[in-house]
Amino acid sequence: MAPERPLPPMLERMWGRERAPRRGPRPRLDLATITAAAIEIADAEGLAGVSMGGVASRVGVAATALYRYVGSKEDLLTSMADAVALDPPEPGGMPWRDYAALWTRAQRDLVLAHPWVLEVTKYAPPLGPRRLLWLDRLLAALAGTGLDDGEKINVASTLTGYALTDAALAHAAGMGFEEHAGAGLEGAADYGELLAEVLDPERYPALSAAVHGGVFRGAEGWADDADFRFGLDLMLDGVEQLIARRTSKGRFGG
Amino acid sequence: MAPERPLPPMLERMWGRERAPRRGPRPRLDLATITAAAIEIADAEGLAGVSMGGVASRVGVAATALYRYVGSKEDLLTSMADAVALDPPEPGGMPWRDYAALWTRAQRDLVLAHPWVLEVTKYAPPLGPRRLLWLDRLLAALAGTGLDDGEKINVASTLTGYALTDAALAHAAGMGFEEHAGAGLEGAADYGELLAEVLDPERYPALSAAVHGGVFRGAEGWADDADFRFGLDLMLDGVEQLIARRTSKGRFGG
DNA sequence: GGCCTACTGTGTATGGCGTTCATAGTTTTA
DNA sequence: TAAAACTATGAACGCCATACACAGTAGGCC
Repeated sequence: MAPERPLPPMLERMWGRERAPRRGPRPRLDLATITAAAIEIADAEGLAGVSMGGVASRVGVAATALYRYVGSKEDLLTSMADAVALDPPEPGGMPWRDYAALWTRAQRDLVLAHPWVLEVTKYAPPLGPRRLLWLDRLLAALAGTGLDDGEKINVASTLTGYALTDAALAHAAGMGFEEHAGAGLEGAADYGELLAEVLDPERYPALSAAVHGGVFRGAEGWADDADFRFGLDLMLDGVEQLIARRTSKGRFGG
Repeated sequence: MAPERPLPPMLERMWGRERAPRRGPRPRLDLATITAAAIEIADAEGLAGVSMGGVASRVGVAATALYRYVGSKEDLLTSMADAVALDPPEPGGMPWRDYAALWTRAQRDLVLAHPWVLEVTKYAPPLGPRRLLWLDRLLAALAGTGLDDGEKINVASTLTGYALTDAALAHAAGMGFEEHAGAGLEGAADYGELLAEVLDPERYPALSAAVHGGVFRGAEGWADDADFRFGLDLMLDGVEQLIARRTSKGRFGG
């Protein structure tokens, strides 16, 4: 609880701990403004469209002025990744499983709304105020389950990871494999055709069988909502089983 | 089964479908050589160290010569991501659950051995020969379970996603939050201290409680093997439950 | 055998990027 | 009013991916 230990500068700024007394001219900007501008660009043009110059001109300063606030572009991206995370859903006394499902889905939707997050996120432990708020809420919702704190955190990591990877898949599907658009690859069906074209049944027996059996012919395509729920239920079933084990066995040690 | 439909050029190359007859001078290189060189650099210096010029000089040509083989740097990265995936473990008639665990762990280890994969992977459906071989093997291992092909693929996606995100977490932990190394952030314990420093217990009640309860004080730290197994078992428990449901209920329709 | 032609590697050039640094300007403190 | 602390600027640097025109090479064809 030692108060005010020095943090990495970007964290200080993200948590709004700026040293108060200033002598020179008032800063014209702040981190939030810059971050918001960068996010607007990323939403509109993708992450590739985000350059220091572009962000700067959008907030009306020269490119190099940003370095009074961010230290590096990396820092800016970090700040963006935290800032997109609006407040997590509130658990209104709902059962843990319902909230966990809601929470995971909300994360997925968040990523889908800002796909560039996928290119930014390092999947590292959260350090920003908003992402930590999400974590807090899930821990709270798991309070009555009998899991210990470490387990709760592990559950949170696992669910977050799932939200991310599923969103990535759904995004790739939604884009219609845009990278390979030249060959007219536009959905699961095309993916299936492509695999059929390319796979040697001797070397890929199980996969070829599945492809020719028509796994990828479903019109809904890929990574649709049903697929999301499938994986989610898989994991929540696992959590439920763990909880059942904990409560039936009682607790030994700690 | 229409044979030899044209594919995106990079895929043609990755699958070794080059048009045979050539007229000019023998190419001095091939995609595999270039990819291998790029991987060596990435392993040694990280992905940031991989530049077209660097790769080119390592294989002994001018920078622009690479464009006879790759079309763009993006293409090269794609090729790298597939090429690091060595052959998947062979299921020697082992139970599906054992193989799935082995398979997932192998993927995780693979990423940890080449952390730059995390920056490259788009988490998009696999198109390269090696990654598809991994998929094939898991499908094969799930053959006797009664799951349908779509479910098997979903399980594979979920497990792959878990391997990736867990590896990312483990990598971040192993690096000791190197990005913030300035503040001496070197492990779970430091992470806990940092959170304690920064969190307002009113706004983050559950998380603060966990932190002060010492969740992050374990010396093993973060994302160790136990944590990996925890999440893995969660998911495999879920799969097992699904399989049990399938086999007990019998199958209706298709 | 000799020419054509398709193909490969090179050199040069371009435009964009993140970032550094010295400088000029502005506001508070003394 | 003078000094000090801080802010924004503009020019410059080095790096990078990539486009393009060119030169060299080797098989196909007469």
